[in-house]
Amino acid sequence: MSARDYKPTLRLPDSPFSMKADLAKREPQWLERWKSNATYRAAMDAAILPPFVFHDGPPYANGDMHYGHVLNNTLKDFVTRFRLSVGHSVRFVPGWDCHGLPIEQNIERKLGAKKRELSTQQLRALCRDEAQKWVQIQSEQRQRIGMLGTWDEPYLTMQPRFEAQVMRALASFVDKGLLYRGRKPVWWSTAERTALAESELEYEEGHRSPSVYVRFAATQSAVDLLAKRFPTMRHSNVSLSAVIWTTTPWTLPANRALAVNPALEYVLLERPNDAGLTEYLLVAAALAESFIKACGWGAPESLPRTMHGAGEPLLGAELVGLAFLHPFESRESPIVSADYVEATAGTGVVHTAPGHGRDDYMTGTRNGLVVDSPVDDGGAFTEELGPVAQSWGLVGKHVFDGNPIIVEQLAALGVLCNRAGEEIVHSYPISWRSKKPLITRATVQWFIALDEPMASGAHQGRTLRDVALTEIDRLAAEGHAAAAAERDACGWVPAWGRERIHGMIAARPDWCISRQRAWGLPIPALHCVSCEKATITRALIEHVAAIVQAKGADAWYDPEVDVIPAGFACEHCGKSDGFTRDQNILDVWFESGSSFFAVCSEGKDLRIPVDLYLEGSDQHRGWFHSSLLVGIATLDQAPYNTVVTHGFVGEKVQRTLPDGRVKEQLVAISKSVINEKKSRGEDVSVYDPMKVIATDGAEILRLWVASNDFTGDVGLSARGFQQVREGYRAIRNVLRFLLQVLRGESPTPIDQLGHDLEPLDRWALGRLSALVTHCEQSYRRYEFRAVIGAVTEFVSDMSGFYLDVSKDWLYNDAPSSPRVRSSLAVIDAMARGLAMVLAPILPFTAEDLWDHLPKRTDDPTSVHLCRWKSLAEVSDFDALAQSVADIRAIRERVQGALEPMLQAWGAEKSGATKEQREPGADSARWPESARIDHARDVHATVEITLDESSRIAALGPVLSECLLLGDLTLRTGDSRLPPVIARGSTVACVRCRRRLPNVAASTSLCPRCTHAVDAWDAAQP
RNA sequence: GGGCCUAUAGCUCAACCGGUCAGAGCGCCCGUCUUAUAAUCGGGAGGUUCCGGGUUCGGGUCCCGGUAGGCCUACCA
Repeated sequence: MSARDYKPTLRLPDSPFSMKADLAKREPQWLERWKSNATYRAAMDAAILPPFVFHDGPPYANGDMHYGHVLNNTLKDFVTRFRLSVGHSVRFVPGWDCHGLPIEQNIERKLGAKKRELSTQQLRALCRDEAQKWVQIQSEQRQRIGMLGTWDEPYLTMQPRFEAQVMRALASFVDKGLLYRGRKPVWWSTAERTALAESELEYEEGHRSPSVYVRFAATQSAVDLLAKRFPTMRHSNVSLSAVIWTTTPWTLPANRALAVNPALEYVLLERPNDAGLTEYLLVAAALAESFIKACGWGAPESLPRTMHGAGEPLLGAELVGLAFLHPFESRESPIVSADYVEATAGTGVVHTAPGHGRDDYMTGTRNGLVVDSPVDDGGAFTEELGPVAQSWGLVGKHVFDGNPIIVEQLAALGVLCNRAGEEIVHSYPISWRSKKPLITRATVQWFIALDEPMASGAHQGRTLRDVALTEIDRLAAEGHAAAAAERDACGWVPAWGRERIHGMIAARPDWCISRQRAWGLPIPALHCVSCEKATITRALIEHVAAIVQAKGADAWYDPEVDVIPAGFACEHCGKSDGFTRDQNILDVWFESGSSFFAVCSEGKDLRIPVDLYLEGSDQHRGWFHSSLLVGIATLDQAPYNTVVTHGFVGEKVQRTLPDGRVKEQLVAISKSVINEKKSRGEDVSVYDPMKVIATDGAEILRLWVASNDFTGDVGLSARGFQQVREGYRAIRNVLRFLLQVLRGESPTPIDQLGHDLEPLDRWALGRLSALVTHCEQSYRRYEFRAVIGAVTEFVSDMSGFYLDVSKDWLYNDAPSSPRVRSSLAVIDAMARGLAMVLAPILPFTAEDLWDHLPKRTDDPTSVHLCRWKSLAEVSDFDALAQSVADIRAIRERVQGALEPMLQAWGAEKSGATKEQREPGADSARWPESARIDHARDVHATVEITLDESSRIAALGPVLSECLLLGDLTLRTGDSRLPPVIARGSTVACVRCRRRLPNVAASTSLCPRCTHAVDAWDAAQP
């Protein structure tokens, strides 16, 4: 008689949800579906809470999406989706920064010489097209990673409406009396012919500059004073000079003073000069030796004698006011005092050209020095040079070409101490775009004053800097209060953001907001032809803003458009005709800093101040910083409530230190690095995010972001991605199993099942409930890593314990069995809970899960329309958790005893043929009773304590299932005694394969299976 | 040079106010089921918590000093 095949009577896992995610192919289909169903719009419309205003920091519209964007955009989308799901309306308006140097230079490079033939308007049109092109490309790339946003209505800094609003933001600075025009040294790029902002500088290591030591001869009065302090000094036939060191000889024509540190000691060096006479050189005592070496005077015949002041050392303070002579022009350079002079390099006497250095400028202002800067936009010397310098033919020469000429002339004049042509290697500022060295040059620029009392507004009388610092601290305080009260994170996230931006605001100079370029927003000021002064007023700005709003900023460059409002007059001379338009454009940071004002000040679901900014930590100096200043001008407060920052993406590279330790270094993913790898034949696919999307899917990138701690640096590696893929599979596999067990059937919802839930299911439900709560808190604190961590842990726990254990009845019981219905209700809740919790991070997978989930009538069509719902707590969860913990402890004891037997029999078995493995086969060395293939074959006898016994009572009925055993005998006694493991002596049920005492001889079925088969048979037609 | 930050198993991360043998997932090694199989389940190996001091009954956790790394910045004349 052949045994019946009971397999069809089992409730085995079954679902079309495939393990193969095929994300790269299927993600675009979901995107298309969400688009055509207007899912995002529907989610916003369903909002029940006030809007959550999340303002996008505009990426620069130039180049493809890189990993920095991936990190930033993905984090942003986690927030948008979570906030939507809890019921806020989140209108995320994606933006782009469109103006500025990089785009203008791209165009110029393409144009080459043709550039000169174009008008400003034509050039701007080309730039506009270029920016638009990249906006389009980046928009598609940002959407492809699953980012929600109003992509059909983005904001662009080159939109007329935006431009007009930026101008109005500028008017707020005018109102407060903070905008001024001044002549100040700024970093200047002679290649781009423009001033650069601090954020546009880079530093080049290993830059070579000339190094010159130059004599400034003393006037008679200086000689007289020094003679008093140095009694041994000779008076006749001597020369006396102060010596400076500089690496920018080209600034010497603009020298106006010599700076010394008042607290530093100075000495005279006595040596025979080249003409055989005695010369005295004034330098700082601490630097005398290095100076002598630098000049090559170390040889005995020329070694100078150091003279100290008689009695008391000669301090810099005593030198202040002494006059020395400019080395070639006929004028004096007085000695002035400056604290920043150090005894670390040079001579301790510092060449001061107020037109060519920020410190020099401040020193100059304090001492009433002339600020001259005889250099034009392109870096060529002008006729403002003194007569001697002009006679050297410097006019029209670039300053860096002027360097060798000046050095040569200094040598000819005999004022050079070291040899002409000597250089030093140091780091030097270069332009971020052209990589050409920069100069400091005094130019007329527009500035925003940080230390002027404000003329109007809520903070009238206080300075911009002061109010900004107060606002920074206010946000920090709110953040701390929220953390203490366990509310949603706000303020600076992470909290050290406060230190960063505070330090930067405290130390920054006035904000230079003008640039001398074409591709940007013009500064709407008018210059009076008769008095040559500039006027900018709110009325003028409002007038121009209205024109710009209607016609775009190009109108400023159109002579046909009248930009002068009625009744306009020069503020300085009162004339009402004869004006020219200012040719400066605004710093792009001013534009982006005004974006909250331009984008969020009006419109449905928008409001200022906004709730959230989320960008890389470089924006503490960039966007957060400029937005704060504009916020104070326009709103009298910070424009945001919360600022979240993330770190940077780089490849982790191992490096061996000299002491043998191995350290990791983060290397930016640059094109040159990738090409180098390519040439070595390495796999570089991981370095291009769009390529990763094309092969693995955006979901993998998103999970990668969520798996890393974004507050620091995020390392990128092929191995790291492999790990993320594995992590994804682990989650997906459990999701699949949940669906398989449900088999498309819709179980009774848990809230309707109530107390009919079995204890083990109540435990699992309690775990789920805790997971949902924990994830919600983590999302509210921007701790996405904790969400994934908790989900991974949960999923692994369910897979390894709860689901594994439940299989016994899920597979074998009759479908109507109460414990099957109980488990399915919880498994259904679990699938739904995981879909909800994962949706913000893995929107595609969550939707995939949702698509396959047995639906109820009130279920929305998309998981992204589901409202976040926390689950009721399980009242007896703590007791259940204790039971489960006890059971798992017992299980470990059993496993500990069982494992060696399984391993031994396994090893034996693998060495045997199939026939030898059959029960009763003679050749097998092991007795049948010792052959244990599986825990299910085992009858275990375990001793437990009385306490354990009472604590596990609730789960008593399913104890042997929880231990995954065939049969179990528990005895109260000494829990330290090892469990007794034996092959179950009884017959195994052919259907559920467990060795149980009462298996029917006729059918070889246990009672449970008999019942299940009967029920199955009865249900057959 | 300055400011801010970071440093825990091969990898990615945990560890509440300082307090039980520093945990998890992945990877690795051994074994297993064939009723989750592009799976599952069991077991195992892996850590001087960067280094050195200090405070403390007790330090991964606090303080000081180094080292390495990151971002930002600078008056290297």
